[in-house]
Amino acid sequence: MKIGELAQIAQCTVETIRYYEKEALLPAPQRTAANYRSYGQAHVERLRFIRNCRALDMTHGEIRALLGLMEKPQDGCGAINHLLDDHIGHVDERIAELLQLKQQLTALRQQCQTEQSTDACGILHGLTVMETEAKPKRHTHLG
Amino acid sequence: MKIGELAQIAQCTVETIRYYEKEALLPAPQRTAANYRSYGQAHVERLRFIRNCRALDMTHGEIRALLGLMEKPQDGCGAINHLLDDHIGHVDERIAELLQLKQQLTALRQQCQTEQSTDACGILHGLTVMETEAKPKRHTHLG
DNA sequence: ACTTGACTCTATAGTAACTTCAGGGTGTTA
DNA sequence: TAACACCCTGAAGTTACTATAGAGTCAAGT
Repeated sequence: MKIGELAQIAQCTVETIRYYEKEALLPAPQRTAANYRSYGQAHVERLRFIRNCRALDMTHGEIRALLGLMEKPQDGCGAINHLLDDHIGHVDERIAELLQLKQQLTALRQQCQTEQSTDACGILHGLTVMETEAKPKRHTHLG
Repeated sequence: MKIGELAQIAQCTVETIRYYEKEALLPAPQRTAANYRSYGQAHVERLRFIRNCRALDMTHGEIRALLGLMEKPQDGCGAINHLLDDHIGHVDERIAELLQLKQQLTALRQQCQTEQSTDACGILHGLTVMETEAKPKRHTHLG
């Protein structure tokens, strides 16, 4: 099948597919006489795997690691479990960060309920006097 | 004061400060005879404001908007409230996404509790057969 | 045969908010 | 005068794509 068809099956754009090929996540397929990429069932499965990982917010690095582990069945899936546990940890961390953020934002928002001059706006005041915290080093890639 | 001192006060790097200047978030300061940037109290406050906004995960666009509104006190702070409400909305949205993500990841993780060959690994199987969903368009910049 | 339209190709640049690097100048201390 | 910490500029790298330009391919319609 051609790249457009594959894109439709995998719910992504053709540009994304070409990008994955350049990134070596997806192996380069055969070409037709007209130099069109020609995909088979193996490509469909591999791309679906990648897209599913991305839907779970894994990085290309994590996906590459999983794909590598997949090729060595004898190594067992301990490493896979580990990778997934780590990733769940990232998600947990980010959720905690965002909850704290929301609390700060909500507190800030409380400081101005009225339509006054911005000179007296409690929000602007809060943003100016707040103790700036050094951004904690991210252990996660989740924004 | 010189850039290094300012960076320490504001808990950021000197590169970040120079970047903000290039982005016009922070006004260009005076220079010493040796062409070193020379900052005053106004810069400290402005930079703290920016860093506090960033600590709350606002984009440069949102910060620029706030800084603009700050200069027009007579416009009142309705727009500021609105901007903050929107931002809180973004955070809420992202939290909801991540909670759903975590559920999916946890379910996936359940599929392999043992140390078996990866051929039989339920996680890899799950990632291959999962229904790929088209990524919903983001309304938020929070990753 | 010719044209239109939908598809494909490559290569390059843009996105956000920085970080890193290369190559050089300044200022204080020993 | 040499070492060392600090400052300067400009360009490139980061992530996972998205967008654009310019050109080739193919099937259907006139």
